[in-house]
Amino acid sequence: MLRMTKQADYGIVLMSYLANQPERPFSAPDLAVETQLPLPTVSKVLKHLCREGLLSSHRGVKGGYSLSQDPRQITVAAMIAALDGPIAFTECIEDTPGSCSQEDNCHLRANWQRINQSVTQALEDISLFDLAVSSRPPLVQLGSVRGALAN
Amino acid sequence: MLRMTKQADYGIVLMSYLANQPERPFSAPDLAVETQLPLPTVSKVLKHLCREGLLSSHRGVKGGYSLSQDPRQITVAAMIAALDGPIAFTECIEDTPGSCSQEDNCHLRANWQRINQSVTQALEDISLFDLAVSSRPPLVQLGSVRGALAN
DNA sequence: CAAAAATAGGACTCATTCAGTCCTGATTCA
DNA sequence: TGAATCAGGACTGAATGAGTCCTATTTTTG
Repeated sequence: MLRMTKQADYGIVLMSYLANQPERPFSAPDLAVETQLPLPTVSKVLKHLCREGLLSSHRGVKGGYSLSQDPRQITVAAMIAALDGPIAFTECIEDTPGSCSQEDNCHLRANWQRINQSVTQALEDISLFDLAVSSRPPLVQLGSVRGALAN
Repeated sequence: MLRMTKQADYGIVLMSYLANQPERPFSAPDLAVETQLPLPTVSKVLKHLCREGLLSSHRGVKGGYSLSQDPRQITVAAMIAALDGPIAFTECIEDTPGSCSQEDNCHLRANWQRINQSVTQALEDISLFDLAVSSRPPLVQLGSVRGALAN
């Protein structure tokens, strides 16, 4: 175990796709087709990412979603946090004070924060750009692709 | 989110306690009292840790549990893996081939493995000894405690 | 040898959370 | 004005986690 949710998984797949096609926005139906993921769920995830500020949306007939920042500045940690909430290995890291019966005599808390920090750091060290570059599928029309990527 | 289960949480609390009292084994009821955790759950977790080889058990009237290895050699990663299963951020890391509909054209898999490896490494870099040392509560009888810790 | 105390293993229930779908409204463009 | 799209939330069913309990088996002690 120790797994992130499918929402975060899907979200990163979608963001990676967008990072590889920066020239135009994509609608939810388009992205569902491209990623072979169910449309309602794709739609839900995109809306969520938009609300969290990682995507920009545009309504209307020619609307769709696009990245709101440079892929180099979006970390894996940020994407997971946007969809799954703050990265908190244990309850006591996230919850409001008083929720843990052992609060007064818990000497492990500082350690949890350390562990949490380690993991967060690991996830912050990887950007969407890193993911997208190596997930970019091999393409036939290399010429046009190179042109697109030059942006 | 991105949280380990309470089982793992409890397990680490229990292991930390044992690491600080290496001179003798403790029974499940004793540990439940000391850690202020519910006995049935404590018992379940201890059995689990024992089956996974992190604890040694001894049955009978004077029985109980004790660490089976030096705390320096037990990593946080190992304890979490023992109780929550292998650290696998996404399904596709853990599952049997064929379970992911996108297996053929998923270009993210290698990236997930990288991310997973980062996090695993972060958790392997912290030992039970590290946790126990800083979670050891301040004690009044410093003399006797020093003696016990000298083991 | 018998009783008590402890672990071993698993079955079981309940609550929570996740995954996924659907509906209604607001916005934009042709 | 109508079609396409996003926005937001309600809702259901499935999966999983948390926790309890019961019945062996083992070991020590009197």
